[in-house]
Amino acid sequence: MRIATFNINGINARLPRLLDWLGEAKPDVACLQELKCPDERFPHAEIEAAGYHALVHGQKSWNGVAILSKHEAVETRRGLPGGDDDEQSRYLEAAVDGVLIGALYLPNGNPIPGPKFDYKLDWMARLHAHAASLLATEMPVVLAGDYNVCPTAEDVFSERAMADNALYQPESRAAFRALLAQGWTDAIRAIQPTGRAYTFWDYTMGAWPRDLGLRIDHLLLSPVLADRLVDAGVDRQNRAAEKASDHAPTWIEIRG
DNA sequence: ATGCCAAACATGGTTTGA
Repeated sequence: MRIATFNINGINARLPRLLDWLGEAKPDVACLQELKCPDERFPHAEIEAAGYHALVHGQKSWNGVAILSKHEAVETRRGLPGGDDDEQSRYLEAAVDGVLIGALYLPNGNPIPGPKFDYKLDWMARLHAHAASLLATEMPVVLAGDYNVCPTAEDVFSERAMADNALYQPESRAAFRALLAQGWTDAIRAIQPTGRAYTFWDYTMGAWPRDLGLRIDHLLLSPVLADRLVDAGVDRQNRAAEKASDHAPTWIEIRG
């Protein structure tokens, strides 16, 4: 079973690229972020024609997450607990083929300091609490998405360039480490413990041809799912395409 | 220190992204 996460950066602007990738990579489940469209403008017909069911938690202009699956998914949650006044569409959860899929788009948090960074840390605290409750179920769970956090120095092209960036602040990284300390496995690092595994390259600065990237898209596995991990990787070549997203799809292969 | 690119919304230029 293959589960992927892909920040699509505008699903309607990116639909040809998305359909190409689905046809090539054939993930069983694909978690999408930054749909940048309300539910009613989601391209349901094209996604269905490609062979996928879709659960959509959209929002006008910004954010928006979806779970695509070859087999039908059963939605279990929309939005993180504790966010009654949070109107941003950033979390969607569903069961597919016996695996619980948490699809997330963690806030960017720039600029720092400020309300956006406060919101990011608050959102991470809410994710921490919910992640603990998911682990307590002892189910196979993956929390997949754009975390907007570079966990270590190996995950940034330049520490100096990232010094004032919300994605690489000590607080952001500590919150990510705290998540791992609960018992989650960072799938990419379980397969490739060291070295570059970038998932994002800025549109500016010639970042892609110079390989000035960041690792910010992650799949965290609960213990029973980590035991089933066979492989993980980044579909880098997608970043080279015409009209590419600034993120590349990131995926895991699990037994069963 | 800033712009560099891209998308949405709008239809000129701002906001957001990371």
